[in-house]
Amino acid sequence: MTIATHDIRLASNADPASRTKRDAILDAAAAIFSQQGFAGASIDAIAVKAGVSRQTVYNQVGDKEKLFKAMVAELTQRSSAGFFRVLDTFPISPTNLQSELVDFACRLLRTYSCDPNSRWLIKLIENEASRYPELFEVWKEYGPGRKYPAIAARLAQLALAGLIELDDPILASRQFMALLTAEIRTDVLMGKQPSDAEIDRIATNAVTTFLKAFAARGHGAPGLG
Amino acid sequence: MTIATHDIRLASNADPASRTKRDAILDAAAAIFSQQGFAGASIDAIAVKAGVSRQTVYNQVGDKEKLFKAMVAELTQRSSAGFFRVLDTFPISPTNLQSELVDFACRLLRTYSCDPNSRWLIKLIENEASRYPELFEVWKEYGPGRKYPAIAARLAQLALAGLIELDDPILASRQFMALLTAEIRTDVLMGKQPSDAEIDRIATNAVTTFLKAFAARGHGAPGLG
DNA sequence: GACGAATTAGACAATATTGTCCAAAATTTT
DNA sequence: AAAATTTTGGACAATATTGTCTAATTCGTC
Repeated sequence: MTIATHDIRLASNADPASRTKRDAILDAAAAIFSQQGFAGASIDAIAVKAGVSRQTVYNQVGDKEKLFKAMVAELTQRSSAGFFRVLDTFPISPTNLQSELVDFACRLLRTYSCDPNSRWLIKLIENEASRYPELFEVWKEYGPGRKYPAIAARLAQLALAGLIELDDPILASRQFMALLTAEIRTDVLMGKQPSDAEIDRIATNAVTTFLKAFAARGHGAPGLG
Repeated sequence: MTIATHDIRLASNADPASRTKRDAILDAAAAIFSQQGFAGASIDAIAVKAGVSRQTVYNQVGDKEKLFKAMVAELTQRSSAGFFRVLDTFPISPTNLQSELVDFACRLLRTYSCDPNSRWLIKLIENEASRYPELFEVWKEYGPGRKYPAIAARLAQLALAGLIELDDPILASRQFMALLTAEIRTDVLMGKQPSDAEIDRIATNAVTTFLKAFAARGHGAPGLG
């Protein structure tokens, strides 16, 4: 039942007994820190949200800085795990490229933009990166440093199969993600959750444009508008 | 010398005498607030950075909340003005679409991503939007609410001239901007300023993919690839 | 140079937070 | 049930910040 499929050298603890309590604290910390910022988040508020006493926070995790780092490590792990779980469903040999890629994009959008872990993580990194450069480096290694190459590899397979045409898979992967997250960025910044229909529409738009740009010109791409 | 070309009903003050001092305060506030967050920014730090005494901050702008709102209003105005100044250089009737659009994209990238005003504003909105929903609404009206339609109108002109092919100009404008900001988002989050060469490369990549996706299929797009 | 307005440095109370300590209570283990 | 460990709630000093007040100083203007 090890969750860490792509295991990360970040969080590593024993104590299966206090796991739940520690997790509750880290969950609460993620919510409060990402909402209030590092300075604005008070240990008291986190303790209350976690349903523990303040002293327990100090016992389990340590001071504010340790708490912050432990929480970011936890979020990084969860977010990364979720991403790669979805990536495993990439349509490598699709019968209908357009529709299967749209389905994949929907799944990605759901875990990338609707999962609180990922949203919080992004916000926290954006805000406190300058305060903790080493945290930023670790995130960059496990976030963009792995996600884009992983997508690029899948796209390269499609290109090899002659389904699309690419020069630079890494660039294509970045553009794929950019198109995908283009429309929701603004809304998702607030708590707004896009509906299923909206996610579908966004994914369709992104994939359509992506396939138009990278269509295999050799044998004429099927039904693209 | 009225800067407000697309004048905004936000900041409006008289006092040309204390203008410079007030501006220094708002500048400092923008830097500190965006770096430290609302809670983490201290009035003292802002006063020091502005080169004024704390009391002057209170005299000129008011308490912390008023200072924050005034600063966001100012940034919104500056950012918007800068954007529309660049937009006026959009190549509506280009002789070489690709290269002129790349040049335009470079200019946009420079003001959109390298100008501290815009960067700070985005960060502040992202962070404190939930704290000040009314501020978020105003920004949305003057930011995305005007920028995307404005770009969409230019793209529609290109489409009308038969240079590109679009169904949904608004969607295309969002995707254009998404492709443009795809590669720098991560780096720009930190203080990192992309070099001129890098900006050029990014703009070229974005425009190339955009034109591949939206090429006029009727008379074969010129030299794309 | 003199006048009025703005600015400064610092004091000040009120408030909030951090991190520690401790004894009572609850929980888990033996 | 007894013992060991964890958790709790509150007290506590140390520190930082906010916003106000005041007296001295500087600045712009006549």
